[in-house]
Amino acid sequence: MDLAEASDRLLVAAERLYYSHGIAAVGIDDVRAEAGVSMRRLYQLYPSKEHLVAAYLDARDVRWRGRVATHVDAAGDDPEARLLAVFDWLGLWFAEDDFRGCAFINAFGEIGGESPLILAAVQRHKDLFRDYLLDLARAFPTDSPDVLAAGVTLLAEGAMTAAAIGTDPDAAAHAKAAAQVLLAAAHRS
Amino acid sequence: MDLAEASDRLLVAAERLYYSHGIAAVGIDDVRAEAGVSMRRLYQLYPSKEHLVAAYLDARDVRWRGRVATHVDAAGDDPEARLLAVFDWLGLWFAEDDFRGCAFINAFGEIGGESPLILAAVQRHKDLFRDYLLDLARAFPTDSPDVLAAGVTLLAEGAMTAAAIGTDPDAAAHAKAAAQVLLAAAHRS
DNA sequence: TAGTCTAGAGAACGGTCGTTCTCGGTCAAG
DNA sequence: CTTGACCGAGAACGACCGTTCTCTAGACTA
Repeated sequence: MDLAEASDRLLVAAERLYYSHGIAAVGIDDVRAEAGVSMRRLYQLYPSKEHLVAAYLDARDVRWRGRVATHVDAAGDDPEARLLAVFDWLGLWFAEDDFRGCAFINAFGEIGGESPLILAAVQRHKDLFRDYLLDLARAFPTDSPDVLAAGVTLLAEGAMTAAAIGTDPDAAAHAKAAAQVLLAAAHRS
Repeated sequence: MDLAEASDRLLVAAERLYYSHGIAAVGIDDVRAEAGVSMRRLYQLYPSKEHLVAAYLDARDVRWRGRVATHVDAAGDDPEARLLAVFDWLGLWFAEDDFRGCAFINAFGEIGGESPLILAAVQRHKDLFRDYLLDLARAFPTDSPDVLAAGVTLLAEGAMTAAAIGTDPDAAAHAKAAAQVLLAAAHRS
């Protein structure tokens, strides 16, 4: 097994274990065992657990945003339909068996600002997501895409936490309905 | 020192330490030392760390909702002003030096569903907060206070996580602006 | 005053975990 | 064939932490 394959297997195992059980609850050896990689290789690739976690978050960020974008693209070209498709996708995501909330919000809750490496990965992800929503908002006929994007972003974030904690089973639908109101109000008259 | 005072001091220390450093990062002995309480007393009052954490969350829930309600009441009787006052208070909270996000979202991220006791405390808090917003929405002249409350709740939750992670320095203002749009759209014509 | 109960201080225990070290084997170069 | 570099497997180490136990001193009671 070469370095690239070992790295892939580690990240796959890390994502499965860290996401479903939390970062602190999963030991380095659990990830190593599930990946079938030796300790030597692991520490060669990632010199500490912190590095492994940051790499897991970066990998998940790419996959997660890719899934959103795929669903949005399938919604066609209409800017309103594309923005609302984000919330439809959130609904599908929330309904998945292994849904356990936003991995990045969870990671922040666990590590907080104690690790600059992980905090940076979390912020990077959230920034990229917000930038993506801003792009979608810019395609919409409005005079203030920034304000629209800010509102839509907050609704999406709120839906993620509400769905994770389990206080609002229809969080995605509620967020979509509110987003529709924001879109209607922002529409250039 | 009697049991009541020991319990008070433990909860004060627990809130300060758990909120600012996270639950996993703070040992039982740290809380005990800061409270100036013996191990014996601590385990007499709270038979495990899990119980202590749940008690900390419950105590924080009461204080936190009390602070919101105080600020809302100071805004007067107008239903719209009262609902918007929630977001003004969020802005004040976010600006506090020791702000580190929503303690309950953080706790959920740390412990997830692994502890039914703590999960229940988190859900209780979120339910009570949403019920409070629903009460405020019911005072507003709208035909669908539930929908309005759901949207406002998601905006508030989203603002908390965005402010905590630090991706939106004006999260409270953005959430307030979006809430105003929802209020205007929900207003009975 | 003698006996008993209680509480505080903190040591001890058992387990976990991140990280490093050791050992034995394998393979390639000379 | 010999040597040496590398690697996987897993033991070992050191630190931490939740929980329990021990010891001692003081307070209350008969």
